Amino acid sequence: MKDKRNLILKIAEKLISEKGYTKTTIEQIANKAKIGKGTFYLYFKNKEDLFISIIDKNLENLMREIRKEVEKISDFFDRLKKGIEIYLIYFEKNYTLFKILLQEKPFIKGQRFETFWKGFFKKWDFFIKKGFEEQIKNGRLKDFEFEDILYSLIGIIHGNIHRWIINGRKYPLREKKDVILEIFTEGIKRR
Amino acid sequence: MKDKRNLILKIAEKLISEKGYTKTTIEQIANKAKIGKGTFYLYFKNKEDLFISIIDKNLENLMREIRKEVEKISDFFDRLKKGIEIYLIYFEKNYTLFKILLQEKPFIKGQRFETFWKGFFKKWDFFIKKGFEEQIKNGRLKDFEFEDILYSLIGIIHGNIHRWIINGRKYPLREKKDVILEIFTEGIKRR
Amino acid sequence: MKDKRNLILKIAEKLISEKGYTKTTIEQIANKAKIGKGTFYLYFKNKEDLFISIIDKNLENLMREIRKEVEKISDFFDRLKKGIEIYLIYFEKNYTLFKILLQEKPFIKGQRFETFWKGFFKKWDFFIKKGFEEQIKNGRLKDFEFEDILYSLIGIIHGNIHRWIINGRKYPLREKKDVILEIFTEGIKRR
Amino acid sequence: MKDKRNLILKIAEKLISEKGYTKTTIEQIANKAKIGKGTFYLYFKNKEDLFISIIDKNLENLMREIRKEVEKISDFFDRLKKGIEIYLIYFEKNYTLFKILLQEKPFIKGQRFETFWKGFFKKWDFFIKKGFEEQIKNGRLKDFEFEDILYSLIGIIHGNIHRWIINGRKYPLREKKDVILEIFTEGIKRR
DNA sequence: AATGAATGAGGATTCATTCAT
DNA sequence: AATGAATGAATCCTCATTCAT
Repeated sequence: MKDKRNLILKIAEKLISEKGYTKTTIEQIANKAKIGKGTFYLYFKNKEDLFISIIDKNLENLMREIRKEVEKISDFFDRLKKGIEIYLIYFEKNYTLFKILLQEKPFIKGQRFETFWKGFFKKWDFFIKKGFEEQIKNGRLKDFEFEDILYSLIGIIHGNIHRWIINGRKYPLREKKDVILEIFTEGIKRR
Repeated sequence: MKDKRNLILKIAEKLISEKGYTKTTIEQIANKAKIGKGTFYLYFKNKEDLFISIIDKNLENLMREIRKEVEKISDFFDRLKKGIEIYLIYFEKNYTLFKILLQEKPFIKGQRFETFWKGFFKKWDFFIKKGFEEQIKNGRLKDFEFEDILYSLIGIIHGNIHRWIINGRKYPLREKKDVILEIFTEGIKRR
Repeated sequence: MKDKRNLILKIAEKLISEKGYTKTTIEQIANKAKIGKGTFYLYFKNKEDLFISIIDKNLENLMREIRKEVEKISDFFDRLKKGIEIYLIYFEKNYTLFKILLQEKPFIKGQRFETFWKGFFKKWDFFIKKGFEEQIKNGRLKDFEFEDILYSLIGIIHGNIHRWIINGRKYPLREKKDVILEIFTEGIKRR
Repeated sequence: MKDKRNLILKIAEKLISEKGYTKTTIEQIANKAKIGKGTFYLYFKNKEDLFISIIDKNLENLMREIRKEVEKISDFFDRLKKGIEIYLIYFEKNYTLFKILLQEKPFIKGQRFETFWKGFFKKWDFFIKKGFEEQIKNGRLKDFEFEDILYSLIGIIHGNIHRWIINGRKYPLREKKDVILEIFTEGIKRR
């Protein structure tokens, strides 16, 4: 059943985000999911597969949500605004994912750390790269390289998510949308 | 000897940044350092102590270098510029540290993840908090909360370090100083 | 299975009595029991738990056997006689236990050595304390303190068990019942 | 120097009696004795040699003291009385020895447990065996085998020492001399 | 004579994974 | 499909002993 697989994923995500990948055992996951240890292996090839699946499922969901909301918007700044908002909302609901991204995992699918993150950042291209380059041509943005901007943007966002988590998630993360946008868009605008 | 301890630290830092904390064994470290397994334990209480020591040593060095360069500068923007530059130069020389910070364990020194990072970010206060608040009173900066800015700034910086590492460290990281400053200072200036 | 646990207990009891607690390794026990090292830990929390279990199981069995035989006897001297006999028979069948008690660790169950032995001797109370005190009132026994007697009695018994083991267990231990009784009862009788 | 060797012996005796043979490390002993770890090996071949030396030194001292006091006494019962008294006094001063005798040590000098204890009990022969056999011939004692008596006697004594230690050594151990003698001599006397 | 840095054999324990039921 | 008993490779850490100084 798809359901049981998702249950395992959810439980594992929580445990791993709390205790770390290594300290979370298959047995703990199986117990919490009220399944046998053997059953776990009907749904996942091994522990690493589980880890990858957690990340994959989340990134897919995240990207699907962004895509869904953003594709009808044509204005670059509006797209950006919406994208950031969805991104924040997603981590607000799934903050464990953020902790997991910050975990011990130098290899994913045999890829190195570098390859994984490259792919991660690449996912942003689709919804801002083209617009961004147009804005430069228009002269509305400073003449940055796209990647300079991209990594700075994600950096600001992640800095704010990190802060939110560190401080106990006491406010709605999405509130930070405006601060992020303000700094970022004013920072990149040509004047 | 202080030397041997530092040798172990350096080797462990490299190994852990490459293979991750868990996958790096004491035996591997000892072999690379051409010492006996037991010798390791003359210099470190246990594996966790090693991990903490790597981080502590680095953060101390980093902060010492920033402090040294920055204390003679009084202008806020110049301080900021210098601070960012030193920070980038430090990670340029010690990029393994960044990977280690990113594969961090949920517990460090028995503290939770959150507590560690809180302390980490707190270290920045000393060199920009006062200046920043003055600039707001002067009206030269927008009326942000300090922490909104702080985490955004570190976010931008880390985003750029991350990118540099992901892409194989092919250019001098310090080059990114200007992009970071540009985006950040223009982003926070009142106009 | 209860069986496998008992098998491990029996094998460990033998090994520990022969080689001592420290020199007996889990691997040796597992090999002799034809189980995997990991399997051991399904039945015992750790090595110390094994040690405790050996002692507990034996003392429980011993006390159960004494209780069963003695409770129907009302005459003090007959009770005593029976108790000593069962005690000897038990160690005759389980002489390894005696060696284990004699190579005991300074801590058992986190209790100090002293606490363990206090409990051990205390177990004798139930079957002779009351009778003994009655005999004193009757004037048939000398006016000893109970504990003076108790520890002397157990001392005589253990001395005889010790001798039996030292000399290679060549005779039925229970034969010594009469010598023990003779010395002890004549030693404590008032005349 | 003989002094330093004796210092090490004394310190080791205390530590081993408290923590057990295995848990006591050479380093701990060296530290307490304020000598280097290497120095330890100038005085003892290895850890086992230390253990043996502790026991040997003590048993020699004990036997020397008994011998000295007892050799001038010719009456059997007086000898016995004196011997028991000295024995108790010795353990009163050196109660740690008793705990050490009760430790994990299935092998001593490559001898088995059995051989060691045989030798231990054998040491008693010289001062009571002859007298005892005379008393039997005289008809003053029951016709026991010597060993039956010997192990019973030592058993009573050890039982009383054990009790004294278990209960915190709150009274002078030598007080128990009378109880022991009373039970034992009345127990073995012919009437 | 004295030291203590260095060693590595040795052992307890964990846990991902398998497989018979 | 589901289980969980069984496994043993893997790894941390300890500590008796050595040896260069």
